[in-house]
Amino acid sequence: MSNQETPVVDVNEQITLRKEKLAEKRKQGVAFPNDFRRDSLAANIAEEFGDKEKPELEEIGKKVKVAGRIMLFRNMGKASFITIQDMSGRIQSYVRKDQVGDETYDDFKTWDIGDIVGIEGTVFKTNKGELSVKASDIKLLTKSLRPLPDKWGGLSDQETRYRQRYVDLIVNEDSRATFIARSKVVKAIRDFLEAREFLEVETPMMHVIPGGATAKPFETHHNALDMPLFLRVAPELYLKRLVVGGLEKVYEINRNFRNEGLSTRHNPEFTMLEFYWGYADYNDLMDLTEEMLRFTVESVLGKTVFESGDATYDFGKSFERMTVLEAIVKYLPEVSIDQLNDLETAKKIAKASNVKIEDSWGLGKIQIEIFEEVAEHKLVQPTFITAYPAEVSPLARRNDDNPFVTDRFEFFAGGRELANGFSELNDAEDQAERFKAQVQAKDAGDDEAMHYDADYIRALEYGLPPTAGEGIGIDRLVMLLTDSPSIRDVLLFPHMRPE
RNA sequence: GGGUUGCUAGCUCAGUCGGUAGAGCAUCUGACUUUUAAUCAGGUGGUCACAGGUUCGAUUCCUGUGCAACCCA
Repeated sequence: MSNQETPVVDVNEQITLRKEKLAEKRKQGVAFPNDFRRDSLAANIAEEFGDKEKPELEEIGKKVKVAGRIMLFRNMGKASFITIQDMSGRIQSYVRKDQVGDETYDDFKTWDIGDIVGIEGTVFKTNKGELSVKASDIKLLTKSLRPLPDKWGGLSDQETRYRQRYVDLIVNEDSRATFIARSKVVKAIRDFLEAREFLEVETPMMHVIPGGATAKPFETHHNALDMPLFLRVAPELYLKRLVVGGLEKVYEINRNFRNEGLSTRHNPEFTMLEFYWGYADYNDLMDLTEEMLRFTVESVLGKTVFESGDATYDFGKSFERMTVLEAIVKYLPEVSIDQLNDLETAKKIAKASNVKIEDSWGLGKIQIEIFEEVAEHKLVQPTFITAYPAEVSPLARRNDDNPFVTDRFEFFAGGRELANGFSELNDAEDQAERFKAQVQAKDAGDDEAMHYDADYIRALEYGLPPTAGEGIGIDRLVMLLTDSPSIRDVLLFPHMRPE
């Protein structure tokens, strides 16, 4: 249907004019040359020559080849100043008719802001002291057919920034900085884990049985096999199979897909770090997480104290640790842990806290709902919350002293859950029972409940060593570090409804 | 799912108590060989998101739809 419709081409006077200029260039020869090789980036020139004086630069006479997009164009008759932008930043170039020649200069005067050019010239400083390249030759490499946003007002329309990220990246330095920071976050985590002998692996994105998290999957279909497949909601069960196989320290940084609503904190596809660590428990995991996050913050921001949103964060000092029930009591001082451990009293507390209780909920689920309502959003400073009820932790190992809870934690910062980790359930028979309970919940109408994964049980029956595993939401971590209020600000191409 | 707000030139935004719209930047023409959001003079450019309704007349009022942002569940 839609592929038979002719795409609507929006044209205006400026685009038409630029297309005419391109048509003229086609007539003259190669319109999209690829024979210009640069030898310098704007930032490197600034770094090397920025603090040198004008006469000194004239003496050096450093010749460079730079390339980039024209961002500013100041024409003064027989001479012009243009500012070009490359991946490293901006640099000005001084283009004179008597330097580049009449023919080139007359052509150059018809070029537009947004065009991509290659410049050969000498590094110098203007009378006002701005580091520039005096062009001896200049070449149009790519004609831009669309005008850029206002050079001063920029592009501020959120929708256009998300839909046309390429334009956002051209004109908004903040946006470029956010995505560079994102890349550094992932690199820091890789460096950290690689240094500790974790092995990076890739496990299936398409699952026959969706598992590893309580979430609704996207469904697709394999034509040749004529069978349904599910985009993964988590890689967990495959990564643990690898630990069974003897890859005792593995991690994967990749996309998960959850068929749920969109918000400033949720995108249908999002990036998780998941890692599994044989012969370790959740306490080891918390220590490692604290170290890893401290290292990441330091690597990306160059410091451990930073501002984000309304708060100042200190990732340099040790993170607070408390149990789910301790956190509830902290923010709801009129209740006691004993009251929270009594089903009837807990129900009353839940109702008083605006939680709508469902019949199928047990005490553990009620406690978690109370926690999420009264405590979660108040956990601003980095905090580990521990002792999650087994009822809401189908894959976590029970605590030896209190089997009602599991050896599990979640990590919070900025009022948002950033990580979830636990000592893994490696008792195949217990795991089989919990899968059965999930299947019953699914049959009772809970479409987020897990399926029974017989192969995973088989793997556990071969023996999973005592293992700890964790997932960290990369997008939310980047949001925190880049002070981005919406997940869309840290996704290069966030999901949008079609225009 | 509910509510609020927004959608006007390529960009950022005014505006019309209902009589088909303006500014700055961009763009076009001209001047200008060290500018800095260059400057100076003169122009072009709009299905006012889309579809209905009310009206002599709707970009403006009303209803619906789409997309987006924010808040709530």
